[in-house]
Amino acid sequence: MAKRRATIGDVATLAGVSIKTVSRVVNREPNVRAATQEKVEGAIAELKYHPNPSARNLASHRARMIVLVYDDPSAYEAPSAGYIIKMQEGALRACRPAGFELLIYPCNVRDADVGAQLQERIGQLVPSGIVVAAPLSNAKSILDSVKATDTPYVLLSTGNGNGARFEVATNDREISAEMTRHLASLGHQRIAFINGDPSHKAVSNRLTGYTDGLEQSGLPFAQELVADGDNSIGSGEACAEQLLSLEQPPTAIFAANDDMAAGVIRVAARKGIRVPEDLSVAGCDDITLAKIVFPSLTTIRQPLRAMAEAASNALIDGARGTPRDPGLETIPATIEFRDSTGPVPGGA
Amino acid sequence: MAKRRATIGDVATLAGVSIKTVSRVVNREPNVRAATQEKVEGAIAELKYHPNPSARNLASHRARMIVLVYDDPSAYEAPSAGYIIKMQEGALRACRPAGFELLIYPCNVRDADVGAQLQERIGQLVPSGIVVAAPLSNAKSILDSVKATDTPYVLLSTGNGNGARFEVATNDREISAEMTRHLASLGHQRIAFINGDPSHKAVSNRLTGYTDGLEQSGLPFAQELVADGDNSIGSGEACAEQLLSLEQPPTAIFAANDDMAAGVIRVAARKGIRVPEDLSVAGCDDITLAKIVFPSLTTIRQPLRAMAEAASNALIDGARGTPRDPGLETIPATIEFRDSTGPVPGGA
DNA sequence: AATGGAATTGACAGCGCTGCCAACAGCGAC
DNA sequence: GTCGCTGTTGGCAGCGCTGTCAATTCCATT
Repeated sequence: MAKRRATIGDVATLAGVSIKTVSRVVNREPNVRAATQEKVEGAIAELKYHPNPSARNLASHRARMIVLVYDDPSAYEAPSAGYIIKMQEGALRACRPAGFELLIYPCNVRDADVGAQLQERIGQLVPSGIVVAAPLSNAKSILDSVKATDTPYVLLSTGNGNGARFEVATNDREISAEMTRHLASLGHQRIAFINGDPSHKAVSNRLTGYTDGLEQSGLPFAQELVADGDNSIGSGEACAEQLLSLEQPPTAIFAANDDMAAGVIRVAARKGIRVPEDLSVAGCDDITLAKIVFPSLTTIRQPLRAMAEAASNALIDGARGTPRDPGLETIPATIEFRDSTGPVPGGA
Repeated sequence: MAKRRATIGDVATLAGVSIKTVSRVVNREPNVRAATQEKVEGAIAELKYHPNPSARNLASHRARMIVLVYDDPSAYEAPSAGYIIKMQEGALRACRPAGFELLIYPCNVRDADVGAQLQERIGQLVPSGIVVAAPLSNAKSILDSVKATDTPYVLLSTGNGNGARFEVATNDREISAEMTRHLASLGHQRIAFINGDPSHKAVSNRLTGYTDGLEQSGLPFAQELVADGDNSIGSGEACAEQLLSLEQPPTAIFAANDDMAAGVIRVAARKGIRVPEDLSVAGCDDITLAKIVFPSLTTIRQPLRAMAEAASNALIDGARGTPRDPGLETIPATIEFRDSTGPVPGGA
């Protein structure tokens, strides 16, 4: 137990080569004869050798580490825990096999000096890359600090044009249009939309997708059917109250996130409005809650794990000397059809 | 931007002392004259010096890092994301000010070689400490591996006697008794309990607390009022069906976790049983869902953040040379009174 | 003023690894 | 047989910091 861990020198001695050659094998550098490589690998296995990350980082001036920066969940009321966990899982899925660490860095944009703190902390670590998750990928103060660290980074977002070299996004607009068409195809003529916090760029794409979908279905756009929420459950309730008290209330409500959709369902329950018989409700994000509320929520599932994994892999590749071409990688979202949507009442 | 980061040598030169003295100041070692310390601190501030973690770790043979080991959420159906996020937050709250990293290590106990993997990975990192969160703190394979790494660790659990040197727990049994007494004080005579997965030790403490509470309230224990769930929503539904179809159904159901309580509420909604007018429902854990379901759930709030913070701090103190006395630190849970509990129907 | 012990500071050798460059081997072309 | 090349290997100097131990200073006593 207390015996010293094997070092690169031990491996070199056992394999009868120099440390440098062991280093080459460990780092998969080219120009090592196959026979030599085998010898070294044998020695590594025999000694159960694992390179010391600190020594590696110190000598190579770069930590084998990805930092995942996201908005601090506890700063909100919103239950975004599932969102974050999925992102962490995706990042971990890329980091683990590559032998990289994942450092989580939640931060609260509302703090004045988040930027400075982040810069300071990341600066001293010199990670191989930074993944910035939405909605922070739209926060200028954070982005500037990330850029200032002079570290490769990937934006995990929905929009485009944040000036990033590389960005992983999902097709928010298209899938929102598809959801709208889905509701239309169920016979709904009056489909309402609950908009979210506009600073969350994903949300504005969803609104655009909604109008796209309306148009594609030959349905008119009505301003009164668009309510402004702030992504919270409470605002979903307020918007639902507002929409349902219209003279011609909607028969379907599509909310820009699941929290607000859950708010709609609560209001419906309170008012004795049956979902989906009297009212169809659709959300967006597929948070854990979506499966659990009664009735379970038809929603758009974002490929969060895949996005975070792709972002991390891009960074890891870069650290290994094979950087990706700059650009935008889009990973498509899918619709989860569940119980909260159905045919228009008395319809078709 | 591209200018070299300040090193300890730069600080030493500027302050006119040796690097060793700077090191002493940075590490808050004793026996540095106040005047010297000020000089050094001035130089540090001026150069915006931050010690290089890799160099520190390499030289000191120990990474300033806490590893948080928890059960992989995606391995379950259960929405345990909130649980994990809170734990991460607590750990981070301890690590950040101390300049420690937090490494997250979700692992799936159902994998055969989790133990070996964990041992290998942690072995090469040589962290300052490991926090093992429930329910893994009851998993022998994990515990053995953690012990084998020869790293200080703290168990975040509920029970006791896992042979750990130090353990942070909550008063599951007492608070469950209190919840039971609360229900009794509302006039409920037939209070049912939905038991969870017995391998999750917290759960068995809750059952004991329930019987304690019954006794303290002068209520008889009835075996038929105890149903066996497995911590999932689905099992909560099944147990609710079972309990509510008894000849003398309970007027209050206390579930060993919130997921199962949510299941009870779903069944009640389906059956047209009003909560809390006809049936009181109480849960345990205060997951995000608890506040959101309709009606919102009266539940036991575990001090997760505080527990993780206390555990991390114990480890950090240890790494700094002032280890805690072995033992069990208990952080009390609280009851969140919400809308799902009320007076017994037709009672007083 | 001399003395002993504690407080304070510094010198220096690594920690385990990688980057750079030199050394050397193998091989086809002349 | 020699040249020049590519492919392969090793030597060695750090990376930025801490641990050890020796050197020095300080201060209260005698």
